[in-house]
Amino acid sequence: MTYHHGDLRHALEQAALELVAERGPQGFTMAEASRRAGVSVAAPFRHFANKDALLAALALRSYEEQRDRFAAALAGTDDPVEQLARFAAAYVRFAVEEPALFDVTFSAGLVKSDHDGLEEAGQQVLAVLRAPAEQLGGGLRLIHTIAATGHGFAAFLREGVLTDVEAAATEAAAAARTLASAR
Amino acid sequence: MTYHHGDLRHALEQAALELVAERGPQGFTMAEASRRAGVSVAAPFRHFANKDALLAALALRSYEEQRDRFAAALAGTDDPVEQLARFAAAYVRFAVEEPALFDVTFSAGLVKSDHDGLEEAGQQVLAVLRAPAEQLGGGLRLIHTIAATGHGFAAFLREGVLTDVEAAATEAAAAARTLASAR
DNA sequence: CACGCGAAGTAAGTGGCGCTAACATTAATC
DNA sequence: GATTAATGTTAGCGCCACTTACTTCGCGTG
Repeated sequence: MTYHHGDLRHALEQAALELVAERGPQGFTMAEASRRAGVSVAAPFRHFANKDALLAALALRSYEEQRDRFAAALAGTDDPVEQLARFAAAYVRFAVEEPALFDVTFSAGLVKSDHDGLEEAGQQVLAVLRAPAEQLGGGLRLIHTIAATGHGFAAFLREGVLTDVEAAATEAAAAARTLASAR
Repeated sequence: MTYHHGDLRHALEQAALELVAERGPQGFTMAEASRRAGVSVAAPFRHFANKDALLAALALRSYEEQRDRFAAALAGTDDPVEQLARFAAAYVRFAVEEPALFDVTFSAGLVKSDHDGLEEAGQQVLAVLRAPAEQLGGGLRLIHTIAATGHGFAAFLREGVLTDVEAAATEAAAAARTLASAR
């Protein structure tokens, strides 16, 4: 055992992510994350100003992961309507496959403007839809409508209002197609 | 000052609601609610098993308020498509006009199945849409699609992704019309 | 290559919180 | 009017976020 951990910052993020996955965003504590990283409870504050800063770091990772996934989902087709549909389905699946990452962006009570880069990273997720939206003669409004629909289905799944993931993904995609075509 | 408060249960709910409004669901504490009700920090536990139980009581009130508001919003017209559109707009407005009540149902980290009546009350909100959905030949799937879209816009407003309330309400209503007509 | 400085850890302590237990006071009931 | 149940209080436990002061160690410089 070395006195210095080596990569505590990353280890804490990992532990925090597991904790959020196990107990939800509220169940995560700095103290428990410290224990899992094998370090004193004061150590994390060398790397994160406070608890929210750690959560914000996770949220940042989440947004990047979302951007990558959604971009990949769009890459399979050139049809802009289909791209929007795939985005919606991918959004829904992300919420279920990575609940901890999803929750950290929407259920952790973070104020985006309090953490540098968060706002921007969040916008970049939706920026993925700019090209197809423009091809359809739509702008931000169309993007927001599609994203809102995807988000609604995702939130309902996480809340337990809906339970069938594939049905929700299919339905979200269908709604996106309808909304994208109606113009 | 009497030793017995008289209606502490209700006073605590009120204080809790104000706290959630001021500081968000995470910022609410039993201790602070006690202080505002002018009572010792242990007193609330005579009326609520734990913190979550108090939040659940608020969530229940929120669902009832939603049901009433949405039912009233539908009453203005007989056209089922228009009814769904008005629901979506009303949903968006509710999230902004009563952020504390809205947040308590979606951002408080409550597990619905842990609190009697919550699940049921939540379903009754969407039950408002049964009649118009059936008139359109749609069922639960249509209801969920409309509600998901409204919820997405509402969540985006609360997150700061969107800022213009009326624009969002209008857009949600338009999306609902499109989705309801496309069948 | 010593060394000294800054980065990264620890221990101890503060104040707040959720919650429980034991006791006090009031309201309700027979 | 006495008993009892409901509803308060005080005191205290354990956990948490965060701070301060001290320690250890890696690294860049003379």
